[in-house]
Amino acid sequence: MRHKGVDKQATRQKMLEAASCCFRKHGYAGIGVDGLSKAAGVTSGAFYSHFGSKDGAFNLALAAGLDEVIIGVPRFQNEHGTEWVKVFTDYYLGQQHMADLETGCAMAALTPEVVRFGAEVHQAFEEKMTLIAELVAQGLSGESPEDCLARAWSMLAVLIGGLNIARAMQSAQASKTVAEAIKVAVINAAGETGVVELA
Amino acid sequence: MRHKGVDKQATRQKMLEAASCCFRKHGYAGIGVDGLSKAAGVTSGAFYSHFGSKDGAFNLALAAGLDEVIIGVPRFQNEHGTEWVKVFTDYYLGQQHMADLETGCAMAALTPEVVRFGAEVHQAFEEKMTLIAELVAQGLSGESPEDCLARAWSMLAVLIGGLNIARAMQSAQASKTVAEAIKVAVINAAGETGVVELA
DNA sequence: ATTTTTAAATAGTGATCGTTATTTGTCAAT
DNA sequence: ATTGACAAATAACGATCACTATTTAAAAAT
Repeated sequence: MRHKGVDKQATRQKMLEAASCCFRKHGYAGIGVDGLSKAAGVTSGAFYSHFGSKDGAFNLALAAGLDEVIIGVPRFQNEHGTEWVKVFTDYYLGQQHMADLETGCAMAALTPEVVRFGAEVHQAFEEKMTLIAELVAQGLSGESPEDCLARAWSMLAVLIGGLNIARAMQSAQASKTVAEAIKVAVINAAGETGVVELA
Repeated sequence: MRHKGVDKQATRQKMLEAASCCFRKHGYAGIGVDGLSKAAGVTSGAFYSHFGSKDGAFNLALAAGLDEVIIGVPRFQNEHGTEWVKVFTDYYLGQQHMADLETGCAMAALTPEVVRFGAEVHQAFEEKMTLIAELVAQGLSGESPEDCLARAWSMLAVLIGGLNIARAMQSAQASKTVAEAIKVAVINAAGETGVVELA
């Protein structure tokens, strides 16, 4: 039934956002189509009408999640100049983002899920992640473009790994210990540009 | 039926190894009790007789997986002296370990799963991971014990994050690009000790 | 030889899994 | 006013989910 005033696009957007949140929070296998639909306030009929399959929904949720990073990184760089690495890292390892698995960074939540998928998902991940690394590298000033790109990859790795470790800890103190160590490591990995005096 | 010559301990060990492999490969929600039992060559009756619940099996598999690291790190340190960081990193980001999700490092495969569990699993993870970081720190020579520990956490983070990113890539070339960048980052994170000329 | 113990198999529970087919109801065009 | 299109709901499919209760059979104790 086509409800009054509710158009297709809005429903689709609502469903995609729900899928993004649920896949990050529960993992691909940890949530079912019924759960994803319910979270969006629709039924499985609408789900399959829009996404075709559970895999299809994951593909879109992954792409949307990585696009958030692709949009977000340049924003940090533009708004904070050479200090952007420190600002970004403080946000990334901050208490708020650490506690927010649902809407937090898709790289941290979904990369381990991508590992278990097939070639198509790996391909989509590779393309988006490569772009992200290049965007990060553009915000660094190393000896060479290759050097900047290598630093970018290590920054991303320590951010993603660090966030997951910190999130898996039990005590807030242990999480903080890890987070603070990671913050220093990110600054060091970034190299000269973006380096700011450690408090 | 108590089969001839097969004792309880051997069956239990077989089941635990199967659970370890399956949880790493498929994730907690990606494999069922029947699948875990089948992988061990037993039925679900034996599974519940030994583990009580799926959660119980995960707890044991997680502990066993992290114990492998607790045993492995000192071995690398003893066998390779000050070069241990480079040797360990080459192994960790090597093609063989990268392709071996099933029996590869439990930290990389299970940390993202732990995030979704409750306090008890978080607590067990925190204790084992803290010990691992301390063991790693003992193999480093920094300005202070606190500095060594911080370096250890960043080493673990970049290793875990880097391995997951590399594993999620599609092309072997992209995986290698990431892996090589991570290797350099680990050496740098380790600090003076363990540093070896980059080839 | 008989009994006790128990590891493991078997059989079953209702619930949920991903997916397809059909129906419903509302909008736009006639 | 009637029809056609179609977004979304509903209903149903066999398969698998985590788990429990019961049975089977072999080893250990008597």
